[in-house]
Amino acid sequence: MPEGHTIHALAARLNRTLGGERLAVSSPQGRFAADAALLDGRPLDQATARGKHLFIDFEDLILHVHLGLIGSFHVKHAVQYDSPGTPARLRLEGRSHVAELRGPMICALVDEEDRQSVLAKLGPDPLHRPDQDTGALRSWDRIARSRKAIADLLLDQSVVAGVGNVYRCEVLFRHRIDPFTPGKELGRVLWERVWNDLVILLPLGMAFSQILTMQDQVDAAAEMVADGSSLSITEALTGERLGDHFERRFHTYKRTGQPCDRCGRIVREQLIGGRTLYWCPGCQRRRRR
DNA sequence: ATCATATGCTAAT
DNA sequence: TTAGCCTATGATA
Repeated sequence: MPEGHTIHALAARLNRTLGGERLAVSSPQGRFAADAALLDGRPLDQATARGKHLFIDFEDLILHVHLGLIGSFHVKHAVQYDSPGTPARLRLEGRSHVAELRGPMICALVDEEDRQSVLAKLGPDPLHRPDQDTGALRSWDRIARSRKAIADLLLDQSVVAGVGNVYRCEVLFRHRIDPFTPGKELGRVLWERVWNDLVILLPLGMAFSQILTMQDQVDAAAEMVADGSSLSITEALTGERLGDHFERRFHTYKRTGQPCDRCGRIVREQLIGGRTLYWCPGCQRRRRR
């Protein structure tokens, strides 16, 4: 679940459901018990997301969370006592809602200096407003200098922050880019198209709590956001969309062996940088810029 | 019951 | 490049 859109939706939801309240903080699982005690009874001032990192400010204390591959951070109504399976690493309880963190890669108290050093290592985030206009150029700076494959660079959080394996595979397909194209051979104009697409796709993913990359779904979702017809303000801002979702459909992600929906060639997979890349060898060919 | 896999990332080799 | 970490889930036995 966790690419950038998930973390941004989570930050917004934490602010909406627990923001400003003094919380009962605990570590049912025990591994975070000492730090949880320090947070207990403090007000949650602000939750902030950048890329896949989440920072929660409790007055002068900062909680740094990264979900990694399998982490989850569920926010639910306090009346629903049913805690699933294993005890949570961290539990935040407010008047109306409870948030439970499980399996995070990072859950630690940090200071402002630590936070800044994390942020300094991140590339532009398509979900961070100030980055949206300048991000194409900043990331291009890195890409244009690299001989690494663009598929590799897209997962490098210091190049672009927040993109994970699904968005990388799908956005490369959407622009018919050969994943193995070296960064320096991609071309600035093509990269700008990719960046601008990410600036549209990630916020939609955040609003709908779902990665949407099929154009018909992207169009439908964008229209819902634009006219606000079936999407409440809250949903648009926090990704708090219970119930109906779009059908789960992708161009290449996890479609190995199936025919490409555009050209019919068989979708392939290959490990690159320890992650499974999915792509269509027909649509995604090397091209001259 | 057991195994493989997962929308991440780091440290060790 | 690989091992390791953290947990949930779906496939396989």
